[in-house]
Amino acid sequence: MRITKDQAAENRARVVGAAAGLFREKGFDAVGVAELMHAAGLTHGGFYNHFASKEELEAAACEQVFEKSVGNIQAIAGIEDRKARSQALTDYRRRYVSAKARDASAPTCPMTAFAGDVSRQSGPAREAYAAGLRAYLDAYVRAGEDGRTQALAEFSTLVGALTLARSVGKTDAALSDEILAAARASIDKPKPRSRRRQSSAIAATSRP
Amino acid sequence: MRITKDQAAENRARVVGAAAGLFREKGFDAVGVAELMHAAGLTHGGFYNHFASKEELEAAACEQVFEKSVGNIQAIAGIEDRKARSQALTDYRRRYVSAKARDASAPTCPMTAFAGDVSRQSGPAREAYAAGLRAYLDAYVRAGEDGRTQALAEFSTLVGALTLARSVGKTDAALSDEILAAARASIDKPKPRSRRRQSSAIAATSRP
DNA sequence: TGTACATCAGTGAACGCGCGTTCACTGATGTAC
DNA sequence: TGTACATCAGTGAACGCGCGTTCACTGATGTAC
Repeated sequence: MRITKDQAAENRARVVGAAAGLFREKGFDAVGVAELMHAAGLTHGGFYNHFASKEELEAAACEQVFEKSVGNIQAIAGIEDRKARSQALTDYRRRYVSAKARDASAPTCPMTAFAGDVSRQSGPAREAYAAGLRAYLDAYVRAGEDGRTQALAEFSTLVGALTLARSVGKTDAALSDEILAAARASIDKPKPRSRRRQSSAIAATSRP
Repeated sequence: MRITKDQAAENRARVVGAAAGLFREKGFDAVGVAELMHAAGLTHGGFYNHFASKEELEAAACEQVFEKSVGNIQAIAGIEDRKARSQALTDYRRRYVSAKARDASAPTCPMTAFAGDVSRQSGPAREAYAAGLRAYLDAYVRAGEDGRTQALAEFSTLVGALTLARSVGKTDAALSDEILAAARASIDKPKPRSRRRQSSAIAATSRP
C-alpha cells in the first residue's frame, strides 16, 4: 500500500528520531533494525526503502543528536552580553555534570553517548561524529572567555566526570555523586591567570 | 584428554589474559567466546569448564585490568619522598594523555576501555568495575597533593580528554592532538590557591 | 477533469550467519586399593 | 610401588536464537494521456 511522499518522509524522520534515542541509550550494536522500526511504528522490512544499511542510519542519527547539541551551545555562544553569556555557560556546565544528567536513561550529549562506540567502529558514523565534535567544540570555545586551550581542557573535565559518574551510577551512588560534585567545584573555582591566554586566543582564531 | 591441574589453571589464566586484551580493544559484545578461546590457544567447547558464562569472564577480565592499573597508581602513591612522588604523578598524567596512549589499539586504562560498556550493561562486570574504580581513585588521591575533590576533577579531565581524543583519533588527527595538548597544558598549569583545600582533605580522610 | 498504468513505501516470510551455550565423547590425570 | 577405575579439561558438532538483509507481494499514490 503506497503512501504519500510527505507521509514517507515523516516516517523516515520518525525512524531517525527513534534511532537517536535508542542508540544514545543502548549503543549502536545493542539496538536491532526490527526494534528501531517497531519504535517508529513500522515493520522491519521497509527499512531499506529509507537507508542503504544500518550503518547509514547510525550516521544519520549521530548527526541529528549533534545538531541539537551544537544548536544549544551555539545559542549560548551567540548571546551578546558578556556577563549573560558567561552565566549561561556556567549554568550549562553545571547542568552537564548534574545528577539529573547522570540519571537520564540516555545521555543527551553525543560525546558521552557515542565516543566509545565511534572510537571502535569504522562505519560512516565516525565522520558524522568528527564533524559534529568539531562544530560543537568551536561553539563551546566561542561561548567561553578562557581561550581555546583551556576551554578544551574544561570540556574534557565535563565529559570525563559524566562518563565516570554514569559508569558507577547504579553501583556506587556515593562515589558517582562525589565525582560530579568535584567537577562542579572545578567549574566554580577561580581560574589561574595564565600567561598563555593571549597565545591560545590566537591559536583559536587561526583555526577556521 | 585430561591434563594437569596446573596446566588447566594456566589455560584459564591465558583465557582471562586474552579477554583482558580483546575486551579492552573491542568491547565486551564485539568479542565472541570462540575468538577468546582461540586467542588462548584452545577450542570454544571447553569454555564452560572454566566460566559459568561469558559475563563471568567479563568480570574476571575487568578485575585483572584494574589490578594492573591500581597497582601502577599505588606504586606512585607509595613513594616516600614528596617531590619524587609529585614528579612521578605528573609524568603518569602526561603519559595518560599522550599520543602514544591514544594510538594504542587498546586503552591501558580500564575506565577509558570499559566505562561505556559498563554503564549500559547489568552483568557482574559492573561490580568488578565499581570496586576497581574505588580502589584506583583512592590511590590516585593519595598520590597527589591537592585533596580529594580537586584530584577527582583532575582525573576526570584525563579520562575525558583521552576518550574524546580516541573518538576522533582516526578521523581528525589535528583536533585529537589539540585535545590532548590542552589536557597536558592543564596539568602543567599552576593550581589556584583554594580555600577549600582543608575541608576536602578532611572529606578524603573521612572516607575509608 | 477523468482514466489507465507505472511507481514504490510498507508488509511479513525467509535467507545465511555468527552468537552463547550444550552435549557426547576422548583419554591422560588423579585417586583408591 | 603397582593396578583399576573414576574424574574432568579439552574437542568439535550441534542447539536455538536474533541479527542484518533480501524478497515477492500489496495497493494507494503519482503520472501520462
